[in-house]
Amino acid sequence: MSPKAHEPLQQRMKDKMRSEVVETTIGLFLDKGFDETTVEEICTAAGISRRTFFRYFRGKEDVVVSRLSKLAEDGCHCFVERPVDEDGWTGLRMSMTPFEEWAHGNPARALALYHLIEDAPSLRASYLDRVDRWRASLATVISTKFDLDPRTDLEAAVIAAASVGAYLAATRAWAESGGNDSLPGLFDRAFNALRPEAPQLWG
Amino acid sequence: MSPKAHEPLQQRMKDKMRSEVVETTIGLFLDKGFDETTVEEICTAAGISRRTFFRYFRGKEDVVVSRLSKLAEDGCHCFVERPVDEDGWTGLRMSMTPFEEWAHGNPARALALYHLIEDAPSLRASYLDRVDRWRASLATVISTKFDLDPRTDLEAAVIAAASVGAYLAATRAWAESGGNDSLPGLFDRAFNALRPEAPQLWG
DNA sequence: TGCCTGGCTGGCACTGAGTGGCACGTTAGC
DNA sequence: GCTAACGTGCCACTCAGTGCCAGCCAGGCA
Repeated sequence: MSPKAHEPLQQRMKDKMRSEVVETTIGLFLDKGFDETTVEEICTAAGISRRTFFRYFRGKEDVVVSRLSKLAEDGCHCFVERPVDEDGWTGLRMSMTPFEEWAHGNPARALALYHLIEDAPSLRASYLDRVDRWRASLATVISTKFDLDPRTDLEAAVIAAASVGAYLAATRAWAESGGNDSLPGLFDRAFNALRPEAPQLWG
Repeated sequence: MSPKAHEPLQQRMKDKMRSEVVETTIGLFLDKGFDETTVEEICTAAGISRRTFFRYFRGKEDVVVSRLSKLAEDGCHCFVERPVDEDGWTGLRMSMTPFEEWAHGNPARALALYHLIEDAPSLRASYLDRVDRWRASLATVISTKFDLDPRTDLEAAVIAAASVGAYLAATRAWAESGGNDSLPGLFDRAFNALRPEAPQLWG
C-alpha cells in the first residue's frame, strides 16, 4: 500500500508525541484534579489542538487509564511465560510483577494516581472497565495455557475474575496504608487467600 | 421542621414517578439503543423536563444501572440473614438469589439488558462501577458477619471480590448461552470453583 | 379567606465533551 | 516539479450536565 519501511518511524513519532501528552495531562490532573481540568487546558499545555487530542485518546479518562492496558498485557504475557507444571495460583500471583515494578518505580506517583482515579467517578468507571477487559484476557490465557476443556470455560473465567479481584483488593489495601505496607506482601496474602490450602475465614 | 406525616406520601409519589421514568427510558434504550437515545427524547416520552430528569438521575447510565443497586443490597441482606455456622461459600452463593429471581421473572428482558450494557461503553463502565460498590459492601458485610479480625480485612476483601467475579462470570456465561443454560446451575458451578475442595483446573 | 413558607418543577443560559467536515501543510513516491 | 496520502488545525454542531431564577402547589396559620 504505502512505504512500509517508514511506517515504524512515523509510528515512533506518534508514540513519542502520545506519551508526551500523557505526561503533561497526568501532571495537570494531579495538580488541579480530573474534573477541574478541561481538554482545552490539556491542549494548550501539550501544544496540540482539541481535535488532535481526540484523535489520540477517546476522552480524558483514556489518558490515565491507557497505562493500565500495557501493564495488564505484560501481566498476561508474564503468566503464559511461566512453566506449565507450576501451580496456577503461583503463576497468577507472579503476573502481578509488572504492576509491582511499575509502582515500585515511583510509589508516590502510583499512590497519587490511585486517589485521582478513586475520586473522579467517570475515571473510576473507566478504570474498572479496563480491569474487566484485563479479566477477559486473563480468562482466555488461562484456558489456552493449560489447554483446558471448553466445558470448564466458566471455571477458568471465575479464576480469572478472582485474580483481578485479588489485584483490586491488594492495591486498595496498599493505597489505604498510604503506601507503607509492602505491595508484594499484600499480593502474596491476596492470592494465598484464594488457594485451596488457605485457612478458611469462617468456622 | 415540616409535616412529617405527609413526607412518606410525597416520597411514594416520587418513587412512583421515578419507576415510571425508568420503565419508559429502558423501553426507549432497548428500542433505539443507548447512545442513540437522547435525554430530550426520554423527557418527551416520560412527560418531564430535562432539568427534572437530572434531579432524579445522575445521567442516562444511572437509569439502567440503579436497578442493580437494589439487587446488590438485597443480596447482601440475604447473605447476613444466613446462619452464621453455615459455610461462607454457601452463603455467598445464596446471596445471588435476588438476582436469580429477578432474571427468572423476565429472562428475555434480563438478556436484552445485558446486551444493552455490554454494547454501550459508558453504560458498561457505569455498570462495573456499581458492581465494584457491591463488592465493597460485601467485603464489610463478610467481616462483620463472621466478626473477623481487622488484620484479615484483606482476605475478606479478596473473598468478596472473588464472589462478584463469580457473579460476573456466571451472568456472562448465561447471556452467551442466549439464556438457555440454567442460571442457578451456572451460579453453583461458579461458586463451587472457588471452594477449597474444588478440583484444581491445572495439573 | 388571605398570606406565607418550603419543596418540586420548568425554562433558560452556559460550560464542556465529543464528532464530522473541510482546508492546509508536510512528506513520500513518480 | 506534481500528486496522493496522511496528519493536523479550525469551525460548526449536537448533546450531556449544571446553576440560577421564576412559578406552581401544597400545608400551616391568623
